Amino acid sequence: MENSKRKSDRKVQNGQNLTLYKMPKIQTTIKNQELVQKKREQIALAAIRVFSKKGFHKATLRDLSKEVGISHGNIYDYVGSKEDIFFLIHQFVADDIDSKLNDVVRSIEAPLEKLRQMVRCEFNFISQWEDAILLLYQEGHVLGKVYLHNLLKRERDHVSKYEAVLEECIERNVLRPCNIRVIANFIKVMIDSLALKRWDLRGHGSYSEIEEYFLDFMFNGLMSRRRTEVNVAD
Amino acid sequence: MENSKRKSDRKVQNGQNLTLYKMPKIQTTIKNQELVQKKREQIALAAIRVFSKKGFHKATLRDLSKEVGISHGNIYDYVGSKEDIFFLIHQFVADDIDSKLNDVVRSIEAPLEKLRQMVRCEFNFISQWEDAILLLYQEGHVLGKVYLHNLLKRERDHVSKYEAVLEECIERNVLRPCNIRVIANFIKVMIDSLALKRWDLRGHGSYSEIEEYFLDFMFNGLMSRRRTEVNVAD
Amino acid sequence: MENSKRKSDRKVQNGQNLTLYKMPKIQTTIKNQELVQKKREQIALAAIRVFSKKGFHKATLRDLSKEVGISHGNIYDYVGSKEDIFFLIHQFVADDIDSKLNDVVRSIEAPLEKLRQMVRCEFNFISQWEDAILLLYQEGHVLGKVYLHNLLKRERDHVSKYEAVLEECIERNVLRPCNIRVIANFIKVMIDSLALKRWDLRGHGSYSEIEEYFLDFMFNGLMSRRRTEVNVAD
Amino acid sequence: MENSKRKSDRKVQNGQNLTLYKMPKIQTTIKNQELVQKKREQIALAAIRVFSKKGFHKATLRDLSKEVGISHGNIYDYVGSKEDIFFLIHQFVADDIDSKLNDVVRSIEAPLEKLRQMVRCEFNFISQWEDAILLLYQEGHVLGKVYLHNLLKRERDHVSKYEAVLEECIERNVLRPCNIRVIANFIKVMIDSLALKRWDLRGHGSYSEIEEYFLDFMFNGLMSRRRTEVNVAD
DNA sequence: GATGAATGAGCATTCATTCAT
DNA sequence: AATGAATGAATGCTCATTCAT
Repeated sequence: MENSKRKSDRKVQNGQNLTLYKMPKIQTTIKNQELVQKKREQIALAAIRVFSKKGFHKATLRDLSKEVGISHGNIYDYVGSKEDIFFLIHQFVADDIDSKLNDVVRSIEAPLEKLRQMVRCEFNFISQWEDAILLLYQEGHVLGKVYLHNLLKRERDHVSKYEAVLEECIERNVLRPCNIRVIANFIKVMIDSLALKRWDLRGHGSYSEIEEYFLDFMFNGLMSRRRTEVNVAD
Repeated sequence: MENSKRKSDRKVQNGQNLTLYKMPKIQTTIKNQELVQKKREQIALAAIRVFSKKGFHKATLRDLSKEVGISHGNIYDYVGSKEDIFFLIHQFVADDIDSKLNDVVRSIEAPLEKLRQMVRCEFNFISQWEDAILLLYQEGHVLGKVYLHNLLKRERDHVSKYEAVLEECIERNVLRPCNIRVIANFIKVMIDSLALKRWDLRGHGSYSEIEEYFLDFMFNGLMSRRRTEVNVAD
Repeated sequence: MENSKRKSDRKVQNGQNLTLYKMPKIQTTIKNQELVQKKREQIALAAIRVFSKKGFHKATLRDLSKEVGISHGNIYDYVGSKEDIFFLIHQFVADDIDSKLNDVVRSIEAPLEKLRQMVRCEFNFISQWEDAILLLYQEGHVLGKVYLHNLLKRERDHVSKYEAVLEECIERNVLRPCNIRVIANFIKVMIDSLALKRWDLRGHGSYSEIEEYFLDFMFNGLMSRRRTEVNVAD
Repeated sequence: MENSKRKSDRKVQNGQNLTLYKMPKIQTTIKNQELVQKKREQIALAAIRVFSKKGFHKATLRDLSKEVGISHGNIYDYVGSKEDIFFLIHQFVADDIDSKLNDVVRSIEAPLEKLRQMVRCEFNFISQWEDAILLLYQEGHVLGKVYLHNLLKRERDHVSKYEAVLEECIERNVLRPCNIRVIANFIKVMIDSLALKRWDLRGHGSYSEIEEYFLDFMFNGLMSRRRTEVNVAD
């Protein structure tokens, strides 16, 4: 398809290649790059637990170092600041979902099915990382200018993946026209509601049930079909 | 209406009477209750500005007292702690939206229209208080156990207003059956997305346009009608 | 004397007016300016003691606050940083000697006597503030760019007072010509040697004796007169 | 000369033999003594650069190891502590000037000329090591008791070399009597002023010019000869 | 009631030093 | 001998909170 060179496609095709995001380099004094990779992952995972439990500000580096199992001094060999650690979490989560969504996007042709599988993929993702997702929503503002900009940019790219597939669906007439950007944001926030509202949803549906409710709601809305055809007002 | 004694109704009917929530009493050394009321409102409004700009933790009592225009010592005559001030914001916002939603609920009979007007009411509300809404989402976790419990309870009650009207709609067959609790949460989070996602939506639709997109999406979903009747898969 | 409007004179005549130095303003959160003045003096005096004893870096704010008798938090209401405290010492000492030297310069006409009295004045000053003088010499480099520049500028002005009087002496033919700047620095460093070398001089002359040795050495050098007239080499 | 067994003489005669100073032995885990010697010299020279630039406390072992070109772990194979490194600098500088001054003392008979050449020698020395000299003056206090004692002792011995030659001069009547200890300290501090005051002298005379000014000032003082004979007051 | 000076617990960060490899 | 990862004591600074005036 010759018109497939839309802007968003380029990102999709390079999905794995995260250097596209010109990610801010986090300081390290450690020379062994593999070790850096490995320890940073440990730090990020521990940080998700600790920050989720106590909040970014109330959690101390000592809490964190205890959770990671290394000294706090050593943590500073892998990151430059507490803020960096938060950004580490973001990178970790964003890289993961990026890669997973890109796999879906690449492997499925039919746009409606692609959309559906993207949603499934993301529900599945969130069910595993809800603490981290919630954390990023709630405490994202602790990030300084540069990191925040990067976070917002990646979130933008993330939503734009939905925009791209919505556009395809509409072009092919399988979905009716809409304000793509607004709808994509609606979709994203509803998916995220799994994390944002879990305290109110817990016990009212399994992840996969909620996923089905969502897909149904997204595609069909609330309206009874018959009445819809006749009159929206009651 | 004999079955109107549903749990949520009681609250609706007493909407204004917030003492039902057994609101934690905030400390004050001041006798004059009117003065307390007045100053607390000033403090809450200033706090929304200051906390929104710098974040709860980075904003200092000095920042706040400067914004309010009174000494920080004096602030402690009206509240017991910084946390109290955050809770003040919550009360202020929650009381306002409660009262407004209750007005809508009481004044409209037709359930579908009621739902529609509730959404309009809330969009309108959020457009005025988006800083505060965002703040409550992002920093709600700074609240201690008691306050947080109160906040979640009121949010629960808030969502339950949607649940009540959804139930009515379904009973009357104007909307098709669904998992009410889950759908109500979807609705709520999409409304809140106005605040949560404003950074990505700004410039892509006025508040009222987004409101219309939302109502349409909510009632009708994304699906083209024809194809919908035939086959959901593409 | 109409040509008395030399650059250095202007400073002499405004000696007391320290705003000429565009002194960097040190942060304070305290509104009562008199209190600021008073506490800063207490802090500076205590800091001289504490820094002299343990060195600037080894002395902690806790040590200092104990010596001042106020909490370390309170110290930070009067200064912005530990470095500021060092600068406070410099200001305190420099203001004092400035004012004293200016009094001498103003009150004495005969240039040779003026020079002599300046030296006496400064010896007397150093005998009282030798700890501080030594501190400023040894740890001046802890000051950042702005403060260090100010310190060096004031030291320059200080030395230039000697240059001015040397110039007068030479003009009036009471001293023989010399490289004024270099000689002024020699004079200054020898005076300061009272502080710099006290560990080696202690017990080998009272302050006033050393003062006399210095004046004699300064004016007459080491040479025996007779031989001088004949031949400098031996 | 039978009375040549003065205390200072013994040192002069053994000038090279520094073990006389009972130098504190610096720890090393390295067996090869030549290697120790060589690496310590590299470390000392790098340390002069690094400490001069950033100050002893602000300079880190990492900075230093980068400058030396070996790992900081390895530095600790040659010294026991950061303080040791400072002492290494002192040893390096003190050994050098000791040896050079001793050469002069030994090679010249005429006391006045000896004094003159000592001064020249030291000016020359300082012009090469001014960073180190300044460092030793400013940060000498970082040394602990034992090292500091050693430093002061060697400085004492250094000054005493001047005392010895002054004494000779006076005995031979080529200089007039004076308080030898005080005058020797004056001489030493003026020589050192080349380092201490270089920021103010730079651009106002070459090293050798300043050397001449100094010799002239030292021997002849400031006074015009004629007036001197008649009356010191103007 | 209001002010603002004072308190002190709390925390991120640094860096000399150690030691396994 | 050399490397560099790891340790943890130490400290400047912040800021919510108190309280004398």
